[in-house]
Amino acid sequence: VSLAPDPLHHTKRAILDTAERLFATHGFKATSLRAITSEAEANLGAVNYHFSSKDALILAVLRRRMTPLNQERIEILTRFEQEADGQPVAVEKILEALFRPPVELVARGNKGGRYFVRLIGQCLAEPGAYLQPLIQEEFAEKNQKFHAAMHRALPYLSSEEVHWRLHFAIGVFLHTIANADVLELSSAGRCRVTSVEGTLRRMITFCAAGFRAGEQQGTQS
Amino acid sequence: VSLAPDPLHHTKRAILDTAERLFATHGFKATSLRAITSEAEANLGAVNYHFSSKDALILAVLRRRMTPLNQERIEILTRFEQEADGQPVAVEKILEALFRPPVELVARGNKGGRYFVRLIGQCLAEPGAYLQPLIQEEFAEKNQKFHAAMHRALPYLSSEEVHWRLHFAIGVFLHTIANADVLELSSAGRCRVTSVEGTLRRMITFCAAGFRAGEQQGTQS
DNA sequence: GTCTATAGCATGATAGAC
DNA sequence: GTCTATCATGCTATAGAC
Repeated sequence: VSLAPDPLHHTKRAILDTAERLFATHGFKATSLRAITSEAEANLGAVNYHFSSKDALILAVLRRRMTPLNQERIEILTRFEQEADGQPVAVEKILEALFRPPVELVARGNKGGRYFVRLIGQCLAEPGAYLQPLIQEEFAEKNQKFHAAMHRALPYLSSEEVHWRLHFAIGVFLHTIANADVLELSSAGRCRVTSVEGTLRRMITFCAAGFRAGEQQGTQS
Repeated sequence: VSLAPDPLHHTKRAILDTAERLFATHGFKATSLRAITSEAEANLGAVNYHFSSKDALILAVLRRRMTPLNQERIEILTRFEQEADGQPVAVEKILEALFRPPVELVARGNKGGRYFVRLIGQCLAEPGAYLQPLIQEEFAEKNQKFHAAMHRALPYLSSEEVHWRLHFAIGVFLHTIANADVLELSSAGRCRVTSVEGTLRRMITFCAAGFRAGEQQGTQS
């Protein structure tokens, strides 16, 4: 996941980085422009010059990571589909294409990847909903492609059921990454989301089994 | 899930109800005391009289639902354990004890149950973290009991792995309930979280299979 | 492009009459 | 317990010097 290719102004980039971190750490409304600009060693006026309002700033923060992230997911899935050569892609592979980019973004840890995923969770939970439309728009293609792939892999599931289970899988992934500290606390420090491969394997194992459950649909009431 | 038994003052209760709704709808920091008191038809001073600060108000809002909800979960699990008469409780039953109280709270829909679950998601995602300790404290007993039950049901899983998968299951449940509208959007309105039993069955089927996955641990890289 | 200063407003909390 | 009035503070956004 590479960031925008433009040679971003130093201050503009610093503001984006700092805003990402502070938004994720303290919440959107709770983060003042003053806090951002002072930590970014920029001027208070700069944020209204480069972006034009606080609302536009958070959209910029989100878009910067979200777009390349979803592109990467789709690229991986497409590669798997080419390798499969007409056959359906295995459930595990589809899940890997879905999970790996964000997990690596978080684990790579350089700068604010970690903060970004927290932000996504916040955007869904926090309503404000200035950004809910953006999210929908930005995720539409990804959702459609992954639904199609999963439906092909599990043709005995109804389309609705695939939607439900994709929703479940997203829940697994979001809560695991965004609230990793809760896991660490409730396990008294014994479980940590440090290893990319370990975390991926655990999530994929869990979700793949979930997707394959009840092959003839609804055995238990 | 019954609320506090005290004959709550009318205004105090109205403030709690309204605050719950507004906090969940617009976020904590974004909701002003003025908005709460005006909608609750109470006085601005009342919130500082009954609770003593805005921070204390949100704690009160959370505690009011969280405590009875976790009690109910533990009661159901305990009942299942008595019925099992020494045998381990089935994975599906444990998950039902975990999921049913909040799902019913949401679906029952009278007043603010729906809002409450959104709040929980927000509390985890939103950091502020005045309430992260409260959450830990309030959930400690629940976490420990459900971990023990699940470990008994799936003795071939390591204790760590049980922690991970419980974390995954919570993710499924939280995202399903709190962000039900995302599911509705991405499925073009074909999936809705209306039926309690339907939602429960789907979540339990998915998670039970996830818990039972890879009985000898980690077959795939 | 960057910075300072400030306008204009909303907020949380309090003091004191009733 | 309830209400009004008010304080002090913090905020976003803008105008204008450099």
